[in-house]
Amino acid sequence: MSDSARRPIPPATVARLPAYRRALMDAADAGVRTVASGALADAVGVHPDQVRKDLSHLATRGTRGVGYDVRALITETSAILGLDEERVVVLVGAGNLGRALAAYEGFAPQGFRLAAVLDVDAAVVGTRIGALTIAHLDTLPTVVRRERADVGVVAVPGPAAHDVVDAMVAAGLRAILNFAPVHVRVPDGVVVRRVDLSTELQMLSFHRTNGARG
Amino acid sequence: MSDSARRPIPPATVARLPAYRRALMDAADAGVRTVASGALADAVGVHPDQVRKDLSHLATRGTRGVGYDVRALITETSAILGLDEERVVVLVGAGNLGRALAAYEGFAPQGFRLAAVLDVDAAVVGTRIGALTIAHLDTLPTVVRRERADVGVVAVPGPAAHDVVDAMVAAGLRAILNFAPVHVRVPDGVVVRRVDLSTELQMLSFHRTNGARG
DNA sequence: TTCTGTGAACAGATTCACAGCA
DNA sequence: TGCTGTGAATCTGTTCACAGAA
Repeated sequence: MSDSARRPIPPATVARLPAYRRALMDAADAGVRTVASGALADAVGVHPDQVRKDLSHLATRGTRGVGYDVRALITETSAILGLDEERVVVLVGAGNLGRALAAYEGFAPQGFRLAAVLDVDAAVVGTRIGALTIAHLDTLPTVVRRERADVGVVAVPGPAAHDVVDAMVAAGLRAILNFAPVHVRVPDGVVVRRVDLSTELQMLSFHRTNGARG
Repeated sequence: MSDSARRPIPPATVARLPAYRRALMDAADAGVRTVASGALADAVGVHPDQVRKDLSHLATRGTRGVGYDVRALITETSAILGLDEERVVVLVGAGNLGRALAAYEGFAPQGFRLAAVLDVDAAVVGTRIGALTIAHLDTLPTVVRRERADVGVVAVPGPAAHDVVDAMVAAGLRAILNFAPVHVRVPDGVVVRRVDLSTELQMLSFHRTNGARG
C-alpha cells in the first residue's frame, strides 16, 4: 500500500519530518488547504530551500505558484514515520521521570499508546500510575509479545540502564529511547536514541561562556 | 585564566564533550589515571579517530604510546563547558514534566543548581516542590537578577511556550532549554535547544518500519 | 508572476592513512 | 611497538541559482 518505498530518505530529513508534520497538522486545524515552502519554513525554523529539498524526497509534489497540499503531506509523512497505524510503547522505570513520561499527554495525539509501565522495585510494582498497574520487569517478554510493542523507553538510573536495554532487545524490541546518561551497545538492527538533560544543559552552558561576545 | 581561548571548537565536537567528560569522571572514580583514545571511544560509542580529532581541539595533549591524562582532560572539558563555576538554572512550568525535572538528581553533580521554579497557575504558586517554593512567572526578572541565572528551562504546554521564552529573553537569559513541541524565534545571541519526546518517538518509529529489512 | 524542483557550489563532519614520538 | 596528531579523501548536508510549470 505505502508508496513510500522510494529511495532512502536522508537522516537529516527524517529528523525534520516530525516538525513538518506538526506544523501541517496545525495548518489543517486552522482550515488551511495548501501551504508554500516559505510558510512551512517559518513554522519550523529552517530555510525554504531546505523544506523543498526535504519534501523532494517524498512522493507528494507541490504545484508551482501555489504550494503543497496539506492533507496529502500529512498522510504521506505519517505513513513514512509509521504513524498510520498505532505504535505501542513500553516504559521501564517508574521513578520521577518515568511517572512524568507516563503522564505525558503527547503520546496519544501522535499515534503512540503507552501499553505498560515496568519496574524492579517491589515497593512500586502493583501500584497504579494513571490507568496502568506497574508490573515487574521480569514480565517484559510477555508484555512485548501480548501488546505487540514497538518501542521501549528507558527511564531508570544510569547503572541499571544497560541491563534494561539488553532485556528489551532480548524481548524483541528494535527501537529504544534511552533517558539514562550512558552509552549502550546493541546488535545491528536495533536503534537507540538517547535523550539526556545533563548533556543539553552542558551544551547550553558552553554557548553561555563562548558564543556571546562580552 | 582559561587557556581554552583557542580556535573555535566545532559544534559536533562540543556535542560530544559532555559524554567524554562523563566517561572521564567514571574512569577517575575507578582510579584510572590515563586513558587511550580507544578506551574513551568504547565508552562513548564513537571511533578512536573521532576521539583524537575532537581532543586535538583542546590544549591538553596526549602522550604517544600511553594516552591522555584523565584529570587534565576533566579539568579542561569542564572549563570549556563552563562548569568550573556553578551554573544557575530557572525552571518555568510545574506540571508533570516540570516536577520531574525539579526532582532530577543529575543537576548538582554536573555543576547545575536549580534556583527557582515558576508557574502562572495560582493553584500551584506558593506550594513547595522539594526545597523550593513555586513562585509566579511575573517574578522571573527579579529571580534572574537575584540568582544570576544562566539557563532557563521551559516545561510548559506548547501554546504557552513562546510567551515564556520571550519573558526569559527579556529577563536577560541567553541560554534556554525548551521541552515544548514548538519552534521559538529568538534574537541573535540567544541560544535555544529543544528536547521533544514526541519527535524522538517518531524518529524511532521511522526506523522501526524502515531500517529493518523485513 | 509565484513558487516548485533540482543540479551545482559550498561547508562541515567523518574516516582514512600514515608520519612520528614515548 | 603502541598510540597520538594531522593532512587528505570522502561523505553528508546546506545553500545557491535558476529553469520551468501553474
